[in-house]
Amino acid sequence: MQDSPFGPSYSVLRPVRGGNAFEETIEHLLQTIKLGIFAPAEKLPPERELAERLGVSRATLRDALGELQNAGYLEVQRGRYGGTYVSSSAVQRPTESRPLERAEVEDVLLFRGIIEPAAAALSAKAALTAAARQHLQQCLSELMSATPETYRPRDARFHIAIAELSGSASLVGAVAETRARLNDLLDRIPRLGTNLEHANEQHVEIAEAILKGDAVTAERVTVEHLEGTASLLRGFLA
Amino acid sequence: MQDSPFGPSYSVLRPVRGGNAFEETIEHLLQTIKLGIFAPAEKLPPERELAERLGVSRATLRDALGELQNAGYLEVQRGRYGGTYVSSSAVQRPTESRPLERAEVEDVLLFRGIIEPAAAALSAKAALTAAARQHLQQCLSELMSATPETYRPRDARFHIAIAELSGSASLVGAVAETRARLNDLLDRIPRLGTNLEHANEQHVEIAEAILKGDAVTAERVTVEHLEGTASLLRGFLA
DNA sequence: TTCTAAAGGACTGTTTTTAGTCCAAGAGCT
DNA sequence: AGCTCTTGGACTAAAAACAGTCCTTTAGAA
Repeated sequence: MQDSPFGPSYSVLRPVRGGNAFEETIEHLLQTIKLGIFAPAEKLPPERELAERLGVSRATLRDALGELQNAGYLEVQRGRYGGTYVSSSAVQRPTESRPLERAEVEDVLLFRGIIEPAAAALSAKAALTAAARQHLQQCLSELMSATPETYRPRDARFHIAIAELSGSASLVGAVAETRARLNDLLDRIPRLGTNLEHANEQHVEIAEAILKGDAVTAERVTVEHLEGTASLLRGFLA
Repeated sequence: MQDSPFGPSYSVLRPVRGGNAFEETIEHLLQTIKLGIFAPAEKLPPERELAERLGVSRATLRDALGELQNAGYLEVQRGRYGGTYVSSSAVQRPTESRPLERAEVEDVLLFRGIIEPAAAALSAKAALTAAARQHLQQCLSELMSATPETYRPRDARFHIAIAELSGSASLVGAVAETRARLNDLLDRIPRLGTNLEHANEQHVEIAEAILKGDAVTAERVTVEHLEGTASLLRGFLA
């Protein structure tokens, strides 16, 4: 049954799950690392807790952790006060090089172009607590001092932080997931000397607008900001 | 580890999967029925194909189908040209009555308020094929002739159709999923005599704007349209 | 030094899920 | 009437995933 472009079953009869639990767990953990949710040298929660959070058994989680460990992403220390740590060295991309697919690229960029500006506008409108403001500023300052190597995860973390300020769990989930897909795409193109200065000017502008409660500016600058990545990726489609 | 509102692991260390394959499959099928993807008396794809589509084994799928069958949602006919059919009778809600949770309600409404207007605007901007236009109009006319009983699934189908016109798979997925969550919420409140006339006027307006390519109007009317459901639900929070 | 508690490591038996194979029904064609 | 093909129905053996239990390591407290 080939998909007719419209009508019943189009795109709603998709797979119920993304693969087996083992693979999904690896994928998920790898994403949290690449998104900078767990920064290098940072400690992961204990296995028992992490397994519960991720909704898989400890055995399955351990299989996944083991795989990530001997792939160099994680380091493990036994004993009390031990734990699983993100490798401070690795996280270089393994030069995966499937070609970019136009449809996938456009889909990610389009969806991102909807949710991220909306998240920025919402955060600006939200009543922010002191803790929230501080969290945003911390992510921003970490991002400002990033090197080209550490830029991408910190950038992701900053944008996810914005979504968190909006207070919508769905939005955070959507932004994080979309960002992970975007990272996958970026991993497939050669690293260019991105214009970090310009991007960071925009980051500052966005953060300020949000903190001031200026939703219109926050949204507008975010849209402009996304253009950079968009045209970068589109450049590799031709 | 209680979730600190910000910082690492907030909302990204969520469960990798929603439950076991059996439950997920039931849930998924039930959604496609409630969303009107498969209308009453319509035939589902053969088990072998459906299983592949959903990414589960045929045994698991059959367990789920069996459950739905003796819950009265499906009817089965054996033999050639047989198949599994959506019950034309049932689909009345089992009066599930957990109380509404404010956070869940606000989250769904907010997220919906982002993606559905965006979908409408995008569709209006898209270059629509003749088949696409026809599909939209068909969904609209089915919706216009709906009775209060058949209104909700046709309404869902219409809104999903709009997302389909936008050409973005992610957006279709997001709209369908959000709509399913919304239906769950609506199932928990008593049915009121919704103002179908007013809603349908808006539906017509939206469809016309999309077909004319008037993105601004499509987006604006969609926003207004969503207000109806939003205030209906919010009314049951107090 | 010894003890303790928190962490990773390892094993076992059970349940779930799967792929694969064959059976049974039954509508339409010759 | 008989054939045929598509579909649901049923069974089996293997693999995946699970919950539960116990072992090992090790920093810090006593």
